[in-house]
Amino acid sequence: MVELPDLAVWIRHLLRQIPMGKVMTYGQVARLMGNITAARYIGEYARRHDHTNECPCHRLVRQTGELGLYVSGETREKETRLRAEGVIFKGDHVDLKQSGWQPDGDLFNSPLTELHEYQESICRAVKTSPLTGPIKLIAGVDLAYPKKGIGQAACVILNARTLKVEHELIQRSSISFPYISGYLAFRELPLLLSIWEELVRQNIEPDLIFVDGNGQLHPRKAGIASCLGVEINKPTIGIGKSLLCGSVPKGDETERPVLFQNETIGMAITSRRSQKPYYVSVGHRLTLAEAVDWTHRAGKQKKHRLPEPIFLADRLSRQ
DNA sequence: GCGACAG
DNA sequence: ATCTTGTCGC
Repeated sequence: MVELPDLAVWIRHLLRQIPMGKVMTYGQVARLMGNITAARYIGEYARRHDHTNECPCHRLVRQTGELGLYVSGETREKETRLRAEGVIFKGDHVDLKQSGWQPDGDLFNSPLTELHEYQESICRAVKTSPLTGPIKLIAGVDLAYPKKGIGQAACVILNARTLKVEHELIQRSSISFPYISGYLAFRELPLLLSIWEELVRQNIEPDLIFVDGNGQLHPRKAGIASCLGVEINKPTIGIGKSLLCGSVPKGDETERPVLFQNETIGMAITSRRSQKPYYVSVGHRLTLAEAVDWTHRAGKQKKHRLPEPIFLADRLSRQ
């Protein structure tokens, strides 16, 4: 795994550069960080970070000039502070033409751009050749968040033929990296790797792992299932409960391809249990057809919408 | 106004 | 992901 940047420290550093009387938009900050998709995280940061009275977070606003939420969701104090600093308003909106600000040059590194390099290396390392060797044990892994900043990972090991549960494992740890769409692995992979180490210590090695989250079904073809598979060199399957990227042709087929940039990166599966599909993709070391096939085998009881290993890991992680 | 985003 | 009451369906 790569060294994780401290995004909160990075934002704090940037905020200190915004001159009094000026503002930046959430999206501008996100772009500087390396990806516009982080804009929601910036907005989230604006209202939930460790705030002090000297904190200049009121200088973050929406692209429209609307103020957006201030610490703890309030807005009045934000407007008061901005007006006191001389920020120009048009009605209740900030006039971005006059009061918008951008740092000049590239004085800032882009922490997410560095993470893209890791994702590209994962993408290159993924193998989509057929499974080798027998599949006797399968696993499902997932995380829950029992408290803010604390993650709990669960791993359920099943007999691949009977689907009987043979082992259960839980591990808890603090989580510092935020959730940003497209960067889930940097939030959840460390704990998954840690639980994997514990499996190895106990001499339990599943032959195939279902991961709650996508594999190749990812804007850079490097979702968390692929990251885990490459890191531990095991076959993995990604299972997403909603669509991250790409498009699915309309129709009533139970299996429909997920198309992205002219290739099939996953399969939308509609089990008879629910109208809402879930999305299967290759994590590592198997073909998409095999991933779909194993997903069906692992859901043969048809008791739940999702394959059994994912359903069980999800439930266990919340305990 | 909408699109528009795993967990 | 989490926050939450009743409610619908098997």
